[in-house]
Amino acid sequence: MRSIGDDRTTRAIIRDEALRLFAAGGPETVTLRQIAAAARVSPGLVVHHFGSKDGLRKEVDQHVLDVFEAMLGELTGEGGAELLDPGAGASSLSEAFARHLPADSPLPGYLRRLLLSDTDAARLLFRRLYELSRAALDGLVAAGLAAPGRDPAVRAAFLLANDLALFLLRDRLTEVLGTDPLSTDGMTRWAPEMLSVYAGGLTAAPPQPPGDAR
Amino acid sequence: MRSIGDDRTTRAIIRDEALRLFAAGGPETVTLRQIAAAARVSPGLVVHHFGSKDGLRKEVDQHVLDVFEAMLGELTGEGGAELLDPGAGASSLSEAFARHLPADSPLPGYLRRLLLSDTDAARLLFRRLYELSRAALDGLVAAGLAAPGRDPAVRAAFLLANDLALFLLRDRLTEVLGTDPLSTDGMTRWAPEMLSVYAGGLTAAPPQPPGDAR
DNA sequence: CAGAATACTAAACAAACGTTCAATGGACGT
DNA sequence: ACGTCCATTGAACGTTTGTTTAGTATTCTG
Repeated sequence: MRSIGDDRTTRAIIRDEALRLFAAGGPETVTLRQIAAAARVSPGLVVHHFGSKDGLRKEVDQHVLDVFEAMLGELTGEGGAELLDPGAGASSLSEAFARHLPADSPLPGYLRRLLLSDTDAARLLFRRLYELSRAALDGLVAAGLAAPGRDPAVRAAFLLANDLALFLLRDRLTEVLGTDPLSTDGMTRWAPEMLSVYAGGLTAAPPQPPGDAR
Repeated sequence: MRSIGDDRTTRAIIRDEALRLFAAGGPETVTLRQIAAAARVSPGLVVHHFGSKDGLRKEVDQHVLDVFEAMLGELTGEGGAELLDPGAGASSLSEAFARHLPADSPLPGYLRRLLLSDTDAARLLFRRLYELSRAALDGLVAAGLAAPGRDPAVRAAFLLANDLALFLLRDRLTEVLGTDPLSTDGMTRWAPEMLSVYAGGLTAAPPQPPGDAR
């Protein structure tokens, strides 16, 4: 897929194409020959660069985690514990993702598979997210924006799971809602509803627009 | 795996073993020979009974959906829209699941894979669940237990996604919490936290136990 | 510019895959 | 008892899989 102006090395092209195909169908369903064809190289070259298919998979895994970690660094660097903060700009992991990634990025799909796979990488990633969620909840509590609840560990897990659900069920939600909840449009529908429940529960009346004369 | 007292037909045994293996690793990673070995039959017999591996997969799919639908029928039959009702016995789909299925049932795992797969069965199942969620929300609104929110479609989707998150992330949550949230013990930790947020948002003080003198 | 290292391809490899097929054995109706 | 059906097996089939190998370009290095 190397077009004019594409200065990636062949190795990077193979990695990126593998990432794209893995995200779509999972590493098991994708063959080395498919990857080689997508990158317009011979199957042998893939092995030459990555040792084996599993070596390629591991490198793609690491690459995705690196990109993700870099994005996380940007977010927490921007302004402390604004993650999961209803008042701040990015009100959820999913929203931060949607903002920092192109709409057609294979990364969300890949992370979805990674997160649900029974691997150490998945366990590590989730634990990382969980600790982030706990820290965010602690921040909210300190700021008086939330109560720790009876079981803070469960509350943080609850918030994280809800956040990730958007991610995992993205395609299904897009079908029933008619809007991709991870797109800009979808976020403007999803976020207020989510924040409303988090702010006052299911029974709370929706906040009236300031100019409403009724 | 046919032991004494096992009156299942060989056909049913193969189906059940396939279900178990599919749930664990996905249909693509499981070979006909593995299924045959688990059921203690020859690979040829599997094809003889189900036509092909894909035929077996389809039959397992349908079987799982049938069992699931039967369980759903029991639930909605018990007492109207008690699903998602914070006051009723079963406060969520996940809890209902946990109550009606043995702890080591492969069905949750299989449904997880099915729900995330890009198939018509997945779309149909999710749409079914979504409409159930909408009906449940309508019931709550009619009973004065919830507000429809600004965008009822999104609110129902939000509640459903949160519910399913428990399902999809079960293993990961078990790791960080030390308790399987779909077990009886896990539910007693998870449900109160979830209901507390749904009742009054994140800021609400946890309901004090009646006899608390503080 | 020579030589060494690296990038890359085409062809072949053994293993494993889903599937087919002929043969066997027992169960059942007649 | 006989013939028919169905369950079941073991061995084979062709295909596809990941990988290896030998050989050819290309690029780097001194």
